[in-house]
Amino acid sequence: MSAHAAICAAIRAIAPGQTRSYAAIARTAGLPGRARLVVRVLKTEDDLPWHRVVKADGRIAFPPDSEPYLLQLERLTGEGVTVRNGRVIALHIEADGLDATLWG
DNA sequence: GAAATGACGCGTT
DNA sequence: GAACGCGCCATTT
Repeated sequence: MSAHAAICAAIRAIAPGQTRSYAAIARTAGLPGRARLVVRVLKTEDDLPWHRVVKADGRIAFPPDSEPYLLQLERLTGEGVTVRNGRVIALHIEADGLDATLWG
């Protein structure tokens, strides 16, 4: 399976009303440290739930005043995700294995 | 073919 | 928190 396909699958696997970080997606796809590859896939493939992808700290990856930022914010809140100051609260951040271990 | 670029991550200061 | 540096790597200049 290509890295590209693995990342696509990992992104599509995000449940509605949940979000995941670039790093978590990369790890899930078997590509630890390849967060930038995830970015490239998001830009290339347009049929993905891109709005459920946020930074590792839960922040939206776009500048707070940009159009895509507002769109993502709207779509997330529309799915029941609580966003505060451009940041998704931890409750809605779906963790991968490592984080799951840390979070108990 | 070398240099710059980018919806990033993480440890340090 | 915020600023910096470095790692990462396919694509574009």
